[in-house]
Amino acid sequence: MARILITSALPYINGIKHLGNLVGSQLPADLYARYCRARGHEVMFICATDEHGTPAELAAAKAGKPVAQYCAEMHSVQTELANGFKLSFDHYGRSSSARNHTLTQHLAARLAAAGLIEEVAEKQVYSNADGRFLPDRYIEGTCPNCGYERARGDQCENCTKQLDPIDLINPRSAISGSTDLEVRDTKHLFLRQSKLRDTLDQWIDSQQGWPVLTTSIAKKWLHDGDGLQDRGITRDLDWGVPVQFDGAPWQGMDGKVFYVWFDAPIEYIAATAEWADAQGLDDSAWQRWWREDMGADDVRYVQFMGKDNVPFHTLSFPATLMGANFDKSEPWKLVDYIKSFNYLNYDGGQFSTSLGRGVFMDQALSILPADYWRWWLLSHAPENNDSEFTWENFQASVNKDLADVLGNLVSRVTKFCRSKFGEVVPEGGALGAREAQLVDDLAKGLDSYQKVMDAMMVRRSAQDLRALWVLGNEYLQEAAPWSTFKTDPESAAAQIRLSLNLIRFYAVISQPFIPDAAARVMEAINCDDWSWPDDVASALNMLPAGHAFTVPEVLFAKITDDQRAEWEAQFSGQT
RNA sequence: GGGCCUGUAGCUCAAUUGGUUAGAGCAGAGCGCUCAUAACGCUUUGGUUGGGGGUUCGAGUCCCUCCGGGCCUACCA
Repeated sequence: MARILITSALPYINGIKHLGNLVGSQLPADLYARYCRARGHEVMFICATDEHGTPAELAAAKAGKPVAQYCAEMHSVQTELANGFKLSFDHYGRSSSARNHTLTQHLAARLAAAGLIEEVAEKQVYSNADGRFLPDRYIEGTCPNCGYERARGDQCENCTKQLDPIDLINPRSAISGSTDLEVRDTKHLFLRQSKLRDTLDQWIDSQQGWPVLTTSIAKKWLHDGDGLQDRGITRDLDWGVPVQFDGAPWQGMDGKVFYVWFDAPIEYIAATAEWADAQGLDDSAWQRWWREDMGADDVRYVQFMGKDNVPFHTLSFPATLMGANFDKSEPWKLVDYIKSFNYLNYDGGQFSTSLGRGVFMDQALSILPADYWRWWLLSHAPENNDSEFTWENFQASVNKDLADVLGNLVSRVTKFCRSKFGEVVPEGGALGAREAQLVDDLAKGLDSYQKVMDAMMVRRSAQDLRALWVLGNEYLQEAAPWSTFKTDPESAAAQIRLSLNLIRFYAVISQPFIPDAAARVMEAINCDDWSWPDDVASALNMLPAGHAFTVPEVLFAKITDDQRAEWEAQFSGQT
């Protein structure tokens, strides 16, 4: 039994996430967490909402609510959706929590003590009308390079040239449209991560088997141009973790908060502390996951994220934790494996929140059960390339895999048994060569499934699982208990007894992918023993003769052509 | 501009890192079964591995070049 710490990239607070966000981090993380628990490992699975930053403030303003209230409400909405998708977080925290405030400030002070914080004087655009400093991309104007009139202050979307906001012609606030802008002096704290470049480089080199996507992005940032750049970790905002606090090792930072990308990953740790608080446990309960000097030395830490998050998780966050341990007194647990994902597109384009294009988490659950989405998304996870959601593919995959291959198998076995033997596991008969063959095939298939699940090969795992389901249909076809029954009812009884056990076997091993359906199957066959089938033969002997069960309702209703057409129109975003 | 990823059957993807005849699922065709959600099983059609050149006994895999798709490029998060 191992101890496995799993974190999913934090979903941002300013709205409901779409399926692309879900499949890029939370869903595969949940798959892995469920699998690890099922194998008997001790798991801590952490996620949280990422609540700070300009977009949160703007979204709150748009909703006409104080930002704290807005975030609290959106957090509960996202919590509900996470529950709806059966994301099995041990804790779903908030980056705005008191725990994160304290820890973020503590780590910043440690970095200062390490000489890794630098105060930098800057000039930044202030909007009088909006009463706030504007991040570069919230300033719009005419591109000095190509004349595009809606260029953003960081980059022109038209000619892709990198810009400085002061280069823009006729600059205006992207928030209010106001042109009443001025350049003000301000100062910010910078994380001197350039000093850790070689350390980070060696650390990444020492990691085994990370996805190319992960290492290539990290290497790019480490070695591109002048190498890893220092990074501002504070912002002139109201909502966030205050930079000025009791005992802060710097002065004159009033009214500033830490940049969301500094405090967000720290929330992984803080959320674990929130978990301990919620459980009524003391600090040692979370420290044994995060402090190598307090019991975390045997923890394996795995992170899941979309590719846009990789730089922060391979560089900034490790730099923060390494820096905080400058005197060897705070050995924080660093990540052991980073599983990163490409993007999911929607029917020939990108998901778009602003255009209402694509399927969002709340909409998805309103039209179909979570398992449908979990299965399709995981079996098509964008591991090597961006992948694409189409309704046609979704319908075909779900109907074939879930309804026909698995659902129908459950149906045909339980209904046959009911009609010939009643709703009870039949007794008598003996297993023969074909049954031994099945056990052998299942053992081989299960071994492969476990290997790819251990390796977090998501699509491959779905394929292997499906292949295991198929073995059941093949067996049934050959054993043909409906024929056997006519001449040798005892043998048919043995075959069906095995088949009913096979259904439990499938529920247990499929649970990480489709937890609701698995639970329904277990309920129907009246079994609550979810123990992993380490030995296939004995796992298929678990439900004894005489054990009562009920025939479950149709596990997966098929998606009809009419439904597909309706949804296709509904979510096209061209209303 | 720079960097990285990618292009394999109509569709979605494999191919143990250079090694026999490039494999699966879906879709299509044929047969079988009749327990089951018109489900299941078996058989089968289908590829000049984006184009071209090169290295090698041998290339989907390595090199060059051209074409196409995507991502990142540090103040959205």
